[in-house]
Amino acid sequence: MLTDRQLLILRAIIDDYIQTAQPVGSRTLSKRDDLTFSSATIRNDMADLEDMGLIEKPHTSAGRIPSEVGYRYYVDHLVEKQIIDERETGRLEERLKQSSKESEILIRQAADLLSDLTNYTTVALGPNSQMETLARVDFMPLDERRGVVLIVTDQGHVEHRTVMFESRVAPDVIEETIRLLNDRLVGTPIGQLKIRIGEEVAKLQLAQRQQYENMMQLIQSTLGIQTPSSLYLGGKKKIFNQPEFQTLDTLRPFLEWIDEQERLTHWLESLPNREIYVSIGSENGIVALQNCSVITSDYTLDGKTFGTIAMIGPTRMNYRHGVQMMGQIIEALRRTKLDE
Amino acid sequence: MLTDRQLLILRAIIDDYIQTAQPVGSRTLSKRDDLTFSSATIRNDMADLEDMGLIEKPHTSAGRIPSEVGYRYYVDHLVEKQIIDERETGRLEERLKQSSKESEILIRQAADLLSDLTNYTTVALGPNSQMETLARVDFMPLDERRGVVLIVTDQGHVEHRTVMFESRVAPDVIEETIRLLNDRLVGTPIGQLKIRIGEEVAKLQLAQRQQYENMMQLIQSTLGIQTPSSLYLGGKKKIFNQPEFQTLDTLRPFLEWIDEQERLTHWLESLPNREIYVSIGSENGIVALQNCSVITSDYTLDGKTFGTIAMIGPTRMNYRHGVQMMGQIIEALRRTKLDE
DNA sequence: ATTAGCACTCGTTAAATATGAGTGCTAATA
DNA sequence: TATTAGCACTCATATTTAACGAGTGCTAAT
Repeated sequence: MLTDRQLLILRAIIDDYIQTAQPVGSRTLSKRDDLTFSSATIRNDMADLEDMGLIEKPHTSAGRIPSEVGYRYYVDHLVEKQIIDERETGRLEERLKQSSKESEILIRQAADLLSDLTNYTTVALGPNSQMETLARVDFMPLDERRGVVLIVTDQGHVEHRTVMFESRVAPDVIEETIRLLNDRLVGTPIGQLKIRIGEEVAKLQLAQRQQYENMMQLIQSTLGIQTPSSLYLGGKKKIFNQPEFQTLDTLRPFLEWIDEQERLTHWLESLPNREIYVSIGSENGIVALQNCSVITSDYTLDGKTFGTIAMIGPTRMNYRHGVQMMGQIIEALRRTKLDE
Repeated sequence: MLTDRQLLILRAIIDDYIQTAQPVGSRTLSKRDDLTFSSATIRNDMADLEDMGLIEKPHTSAGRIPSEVGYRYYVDHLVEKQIIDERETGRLEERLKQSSKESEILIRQAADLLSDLTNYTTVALGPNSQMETLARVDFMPLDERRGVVLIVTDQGHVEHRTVMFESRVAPDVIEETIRLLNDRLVGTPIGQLKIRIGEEVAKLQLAQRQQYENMMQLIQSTLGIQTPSSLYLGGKKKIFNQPEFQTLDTLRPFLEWIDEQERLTHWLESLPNREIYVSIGSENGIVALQNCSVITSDYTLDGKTFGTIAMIGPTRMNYRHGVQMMGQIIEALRRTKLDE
């Protein structure tokens, strides 16, 4: 168990280190207003804290820096749970509101906002449309051999794709096919569309051969629509300002990793569903993010479950402020009304 | 005018420097098989080449490096105009063909291909839809207050947007409005849609007030559709392998610049229309690309004018190979058939 | 239990030195 | 007259050495 003084010292070390990125020594600490003990006393406590694995020294004659365990303790015990500042949240809500009413743009805006607020890179993931269900299929002819297939989900998301037929197809055949698709497939989760279409096609009688042939055309393209969750990166260049990313060895893996949209999406989707979750340093298990901490949270837009937003900074990130801002943003998003 | 030997030496210096990124000295050159002169002779010619501004030395006791003027001379006189290697082009065409028939994906694939071929970063810009004209507007209701507006261009590109009405709108009013929009606006360039709609609205009689009110809803969202030219970056991380980008001072401006999609798009759109154009070093006028050269070319897909593709590398780039590969790719794109 | 004092460690910085690739010039050579 | 060998000179880079100083751990005094 930590004594009150040790707690005070641990907190001071981390606060100081978060600000300066420099190992902090006993003498520096003893000069702080909130620490009234001599440097020697602090040194003794520091030795204890080090024994407990909460802090460590880069080398013998340097000050101490927090260990990952130390950060974990700090986040769990010393970061007060989010108290939403009503005024600030209102202001954020206002800024979001005036940007747009398109959910896509709102989310981008939220990511940018969060990044500007914290100076860390952010990633926002829109709703995973695999979970949504088909609300409607429609077709709009362009010319004799081409047309646009539209699919609409229950959440109101729309995707379109241009299709081209091998040969001319009679309008009524298309109409019939679309009706068929609507009759049989509405309500199917987007992710299962492909399988379900296969099943439906198998059920068709040979008598419906003609529809079948042409339907295949539409099916092929319809199922090819894999509405990707929309991903947005905010403040990518913020990383350049972090002292721990001033060398290529650290910068490169980070940038290469963050630019892999697909991997990034999977990662965000794989995160446990939670309100606000802090992952410290190597906890996240990603080599490129060894020296990063991540604050993630699921968010709702207009009260409806929506997606995930994450904030990525160096392990030496300002957790208190980060958690605070994350809380504000998701609260602001929650309050944002889409349809008014 | 350059003597034959000077030409030989200039070429050797540039070829050598392109490969090693190191200043090349007279002794190194004299050891090449194709240069049979003594280092002293070469030194004399080098002094002359330097007087002419074709090469320069980083400092007194270093070898020479090509100047921008030197590269320009090299590109204009020593890079043979593209001879398409039929076998290679065929292979590229094959690889493009099997990736997809969607123009969007084909272009991405082409950018990636070109980047892999050359190890430089590439940027591909799709067709500028501002130039296309409206072929059709359509509307598909989702529920009482919402629907999808579709616009189709003469080139077959489709964009959609979900709109929401303030209040319930009668289906026949919508139908009428859509008919009106189609009647009056088909053939209008996308870029002028906004102005044209304003003009049309002004022409309406007060008697058509009802349509007018509701139309405004649609108009507002329709003209908001600014189909952005699709931009694709290939091999962004290739830059990390270039020796001139191993320091943050050079790397950072480049990365920050390349990540600004909008600026990038404008830049590509502003390039002069040409087959293959090489811009060397500061010629491009972009501070972040001071030390880069760019090979750009307009390309056609399936024979139809389409967009612009660019290859960005250090000034010390392999122009010969770069120009060659660029030629192959645009030829392969030209031959790629979209509809078969 | 706390603090002052002191020897010791070790990363950082600066100065001193050595190295060597490359040049320009001059004189010898073909 | 054009080429080449020879040599003194330059200057970025690498290596060594020394000085510095922030910080520690331990011991003894308070």
